Amino acid sequence: MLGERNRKVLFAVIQCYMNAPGPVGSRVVTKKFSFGLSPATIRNIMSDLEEMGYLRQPHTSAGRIPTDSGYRLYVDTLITGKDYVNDELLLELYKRLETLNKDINYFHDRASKVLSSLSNYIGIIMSPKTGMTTLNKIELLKYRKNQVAVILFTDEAMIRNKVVSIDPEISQKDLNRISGYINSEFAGFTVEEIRRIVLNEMSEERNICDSLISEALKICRNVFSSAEGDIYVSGLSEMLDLPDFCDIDRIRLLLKTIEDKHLIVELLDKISASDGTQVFIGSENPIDEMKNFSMVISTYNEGSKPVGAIGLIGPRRMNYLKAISIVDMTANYISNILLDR
Amino acid sequence: MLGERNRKVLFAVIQCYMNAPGPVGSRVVTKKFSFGLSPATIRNIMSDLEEMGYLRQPHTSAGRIPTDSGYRLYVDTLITGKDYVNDELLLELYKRLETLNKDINYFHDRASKVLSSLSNYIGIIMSPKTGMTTLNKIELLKYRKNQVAVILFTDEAMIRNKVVSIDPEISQKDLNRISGYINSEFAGFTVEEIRRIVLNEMSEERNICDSLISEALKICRNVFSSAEGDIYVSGLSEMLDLPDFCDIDRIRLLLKTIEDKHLIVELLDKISASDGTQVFIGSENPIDEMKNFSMVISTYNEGSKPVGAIGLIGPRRMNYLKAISIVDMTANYISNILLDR
DNA sequence: GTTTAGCACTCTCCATGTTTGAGTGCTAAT
DNA sequence: ATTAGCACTCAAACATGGAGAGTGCTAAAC
Repeated sequence: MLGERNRKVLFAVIQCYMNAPGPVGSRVVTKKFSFGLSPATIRNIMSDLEEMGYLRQPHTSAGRIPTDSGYRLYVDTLITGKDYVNDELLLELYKRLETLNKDINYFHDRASKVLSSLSNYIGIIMSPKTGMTTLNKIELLKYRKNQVAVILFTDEAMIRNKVVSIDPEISQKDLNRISGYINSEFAGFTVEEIRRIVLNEMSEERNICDSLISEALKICRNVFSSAEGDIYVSGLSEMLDLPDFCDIDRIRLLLKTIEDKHLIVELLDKISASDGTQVFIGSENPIDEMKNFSMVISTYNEGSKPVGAIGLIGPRRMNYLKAISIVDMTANYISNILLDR
Repeated sequence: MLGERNRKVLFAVIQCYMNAPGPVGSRVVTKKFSFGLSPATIRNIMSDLEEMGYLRQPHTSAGRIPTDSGYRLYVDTLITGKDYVNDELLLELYKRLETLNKDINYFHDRASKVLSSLSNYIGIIMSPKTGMTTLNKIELLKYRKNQVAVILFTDEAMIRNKVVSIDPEISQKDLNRISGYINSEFAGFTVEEIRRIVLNEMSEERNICDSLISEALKICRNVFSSAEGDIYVSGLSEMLDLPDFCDIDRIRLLLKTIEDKHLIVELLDKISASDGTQVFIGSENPIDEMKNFSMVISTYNEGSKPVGAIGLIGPRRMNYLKAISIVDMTANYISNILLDR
């Protein structure tokens, strides 16, 4: 069991390490925090903390660095404590979030910038995976010869469009009938559900008597093919200013992972199922390539259904309090925007 | 005046430097190329080339490195020579470009990936600046209370949508009349032109007698506000594998510039006016932050009008022949796709 | 006159010592 | 239980010294 004093020392080490990378020694701790204890005593305590697995020494005769379990303890305390970060940050955050409201069209872009610029970490935001969104209405507009523009209105306050090529030309009038059919059959279902239904219908091959319906199904199959959620990333360059990134290979690995996208999309997607803000510290990170980083992730909702995810990626020694506050509040804010519309 | 032999030596140095960074010495040149000359003679020639400003020495007793003017000479020769790169590359390029055709919706994303993965440099592609595109048709669809989805069909085979809030609710029927009005008035104009016209009309304040038209103008002003062209970047991580990027500050600077976007958008935008493939070598680069890199840029057209730009960003010692070939062909390919549709 | 061999010289790079300073662990005193 | 003192350790910074690659120059060869 961890005594109150030991815990305070652990958190002190974490504080120091947050401000500057590199092992933190006993003297520094006594100077920055007034425990009323001498360095020697602190040393003993730190030695104990190391035995318990909360701290580690990169090498003999160096200071200590918090381990992932040390951070875990810290973060758990933070979360149950509910101490939010200072008011200035919150004010600044609100000021920036307000601009989100102005033009919902670019809100992904904006939101990721807000996340990153305020935290100096990498901000990511995942638009709803198309499969998860609910179809509100569909419109088919003839575009050019053999091409139809499909406008997808979703419940999630988003519009997607896609151009579909069709083989025999169809008149706008017929297109209207088709969209009418799709709307009456499928409105209210999620895209993923529609996809499954359509595939079933088609395999049973019985509806082909009505050529319009068969055409409608063809279009559906094309439009409702599962598409990956898109992610928006920003703040890479700010992040490189942190002293942690003196190592070039780390940058490389990080960039590759982020550019690859699908690993992150997968993760965020999994997260979307659950609720609330989650923190992955170093080795806890489900993505192998990210085991040198920490992530703070949350979901944003439409009503009560989570439809997208936002998050921050930072160094393991990131300012968790700040990061959690930012992510948490931004997620809530976005949820509110979506609700009010 | 530069003799034939000297020129050959210069190009030889460029070749060597392309394959591996670091000064190239006289011995290496004689070994890799059979000039039938001894290192000593090559040294003399290189010394002459240095005097002429085509080569430079990082320090005494090191080999030579091509200067920007050296590269300029080389590239100019390439371009007038029209020797394209080998057939394998072209085949590979065509194979990848084919997939562009399949789904025009994601073609930006795809095209930038093709550019970067084939060259190992950074691929960029700029979608047409909205202002430059020509309005083909507009559709207004009622979305929610007080919200209208505006679907913009452009001549450039692209569809854009935007959600606009309007104050007094308008029925779909009226929306149809409005879109009919806009279509009849403005189809065929570029977005920028429309914007200017609308601003004029509004300032004259005389049309407000017809409230529908005034409403139409309001929507126009909102929709046709000039929006920046979007750029898609890919290949950052591959680029980092090049030995040139041992220096962390270069990476930082490059990333910042790219993430900033607007400098690049501006440049590409200026380029769009002119035609053909352009090469910026090192210090020739109009963007200060990029004076350590080279760019190969071209435009793609809809018919004869340039509507977007693509390009490659690489180290100064990039393989210009390959880069120019890739950019050139990709631009042509895209132009053809847009034409055939 | 052009080309080349030979040689002295220069400069980077790498590996190897050396020093310095921060920090610990232990022991003995408080 | 805490602390002062001291010996010990290790990384990072700095210095030293070839080794190697490459040049420039000169004098000889073609």
